[in-house]
Amino acid sequence: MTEFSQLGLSPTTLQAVADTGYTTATPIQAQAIPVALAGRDVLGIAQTGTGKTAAFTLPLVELLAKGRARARMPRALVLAPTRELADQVAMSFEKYAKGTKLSWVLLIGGVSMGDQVAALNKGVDVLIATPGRLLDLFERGKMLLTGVELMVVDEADRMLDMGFIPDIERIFKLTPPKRQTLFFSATMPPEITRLTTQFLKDPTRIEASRPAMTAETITQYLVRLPTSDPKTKRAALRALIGRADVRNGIVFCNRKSEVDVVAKSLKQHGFDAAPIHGDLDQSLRTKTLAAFRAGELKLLVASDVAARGLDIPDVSHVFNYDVAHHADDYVHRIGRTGRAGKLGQTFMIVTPNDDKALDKVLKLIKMAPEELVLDAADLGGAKPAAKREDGRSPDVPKIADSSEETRADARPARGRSGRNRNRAETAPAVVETAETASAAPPIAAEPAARPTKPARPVQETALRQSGRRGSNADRAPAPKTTAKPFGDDDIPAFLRRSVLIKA
DNA sequence: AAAAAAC
Repeated sequence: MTEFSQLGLSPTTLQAVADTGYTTATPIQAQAIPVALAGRDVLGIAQTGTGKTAAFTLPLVELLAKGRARARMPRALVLAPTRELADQVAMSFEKYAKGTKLSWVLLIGGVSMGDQVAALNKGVDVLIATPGRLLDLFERGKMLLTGVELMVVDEADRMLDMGFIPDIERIFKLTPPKRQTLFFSATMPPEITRLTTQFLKDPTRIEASRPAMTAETITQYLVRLPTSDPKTKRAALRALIGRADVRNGIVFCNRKSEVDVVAKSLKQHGFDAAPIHGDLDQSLRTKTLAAFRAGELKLLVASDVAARGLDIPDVSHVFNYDVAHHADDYVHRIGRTGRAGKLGQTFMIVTPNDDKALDKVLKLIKMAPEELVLDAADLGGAKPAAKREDGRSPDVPKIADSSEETRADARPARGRSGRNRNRAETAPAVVETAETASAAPPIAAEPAARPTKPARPVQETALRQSGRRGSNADRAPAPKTTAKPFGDDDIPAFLRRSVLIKA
C-alpha cells in the first residue's frame, strides 16, 4: 500500500486529500502521480473506477499551483467524452484545488455560453471540457490554447466510439507540442495507439490490468420472459422492483425512447422515477443526477449515458430492462452497484429476441446469473404502494429460483491483476422460496427514512460554469474513514473480487 | 443497434 505522503505532493494538496478521508493511494494513483509530477507524459490504461480521476487531478493541481491564470490563456485542458463525466472531473477539482488559488471552468454543451465565456475572459487555469463545446468556443475566438502546459485526455477509447478522435486530434494540434500529456484509455485499439504515438512524448505506460468482472458483492439475476411485449416487460420490471428491497436503483434501457416510456410508466404506477438520456435538457440531466446522488430520487431510468464512469456510490440495484447490445456495457451497467464494499443486486430482463445479446454478455462475464421465474400473475403488475409492517408490498411477487445454480464460497480478493478464473466450489443448490427470499442478503440496511430535501435549483448549473460553485454540502460526501485506500469509493467492489464461473 | 456530442 502506498501512502499518499510518499508521492511527492505538497502539504497543501495532501491536506486536501486528507480532508476527503483517504490515506492510501490506488495502484494507478501510486504509479501515475510521481511520473506526472516529474513532468513526464503518462499513458494510463485503466478502467473507470480505479481512482483514475484523482490520479490526474492531483498532479494537475500540484503542477499548476505556482503559476497564474491569464485571460483567454488556460494553462491546462481536461477532455472527457460526456458532460456528466466532465462534471465529475470538475467535482474532483473542487475537492483537491481547495487550498489553492487555482480556477477552473466546466465547458460543456447544453448550457448557456455566457458564464463560460465570462470565466474565459477573466482568465482561468483549467478547462474541463467535452470536445464539441471546447471547439465551438475556440472557433468563436473565446480562448487560445497556445498556453496549455498540461493536457489530459480521459476515456479515450470511449471518445473513439463516439467519433471524437478527429476532434481530439485537432485539439492536440492547437496546443503547443511542448505540453505535458496525461492520456487515459481502458483499451488500446489501433486508432488510439496511433494517437498516442503521434502526440505523446516517450510516455510512461501505466496499466491497471483488466479487472475481474463480477463478485459476490454483486448478485446477478436473470429473468426470462416468454414474450418481448413491452407491457409484459414493464410489468416484470415493476414486479422486480417491488420484490427487491430497493433503496435506490438504475433502470437501463437501450433506447432513449424506451427510457422515456419506462420512466413515464413507472411514475404512473406510483414509483419515484425519472429519466436521463442525451436528448433531455442538460439542466434536467444535471438536476436529475444530483437528486439521485442525494437520495432524493429513488429510480433513475437511463440510457447508456449513465453506464460508464458515473460515480454514484451506494446504488443498491441495477435493472437491465433491455439486454445491453454491447456486452461491455452490461459490465459497466452492473458496475454502478456493489461499490465501496456495499452489496448490490442486478436483474436482467431477457426476452426471446435477446438471445444473441445475452450470449455475448454471458460469454464476457463467464458466469451464469441465477434465473428467477416470475408468476404469470406478476406480469399483470405490482405496485409499490401499501407497504405492510414488514416493509414488503402485499403484492410482492414471489420469485422462485428455477435454476440449479451453485454459489461460490466467498473468496479473498486476489487483487486486480488478471482475470480470476477460480472455479466455483460446488455447494448445494439454494432454492429460493418466498421464505428464504426474505432471509436473502440484506441489500438495504437503511430504512426508508431518508430526509427529503428540495431538489437543487437549476440555477446551480450556471454557478458551475464560473468555477464558483455552490455549497458542496448536499453532495453526499465520501464516507470518512482513516485507513482505506484512497479513491476506494471509485472502485466497484466487484473489480477486486473473484469471478463466479458456472460449474 | 444505439448512445453520445455543438449551435
